[in-house]
Amino acid sequence: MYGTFSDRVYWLVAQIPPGYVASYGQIATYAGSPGAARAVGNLMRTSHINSPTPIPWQRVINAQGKIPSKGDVARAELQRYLLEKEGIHFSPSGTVSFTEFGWTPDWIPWE
DNA sequence: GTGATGACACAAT
DNA sequence: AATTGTGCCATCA
Repeated sequence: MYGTFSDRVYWLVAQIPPGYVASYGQIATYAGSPGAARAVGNLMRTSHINSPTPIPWQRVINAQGKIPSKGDVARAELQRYLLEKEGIHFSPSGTVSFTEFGWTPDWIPWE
């Protein structure tokens, strides 16, 4: 069920409730591969294509609490819109407070 | 199997 | 505070 890294990542992201966010590093760590933040990024980028089920990819942002906009401004704007719609507040500089909106899983199936 | 790539993280400058 | 360099891990050609 959770055989691969991507399976675990998808599952974890799917657990994030509306109004909360998590960082790539966090997800990677919970998925069992600390430091695999980049891999998580790749998965989020292609999630809407590869994920068997829809996942709230917009709730995963970088460790700075910001939304990276590497050559894809449209996605970044959409993401911010979706998050604000869920009640997440962005500071004037465009960052999200993990202290307020940070999420941590209660338990993990494979642990 | 090898090398390149990427929504990143972290320490050093 | 802003940049730059280095490390890390999972894909994919």
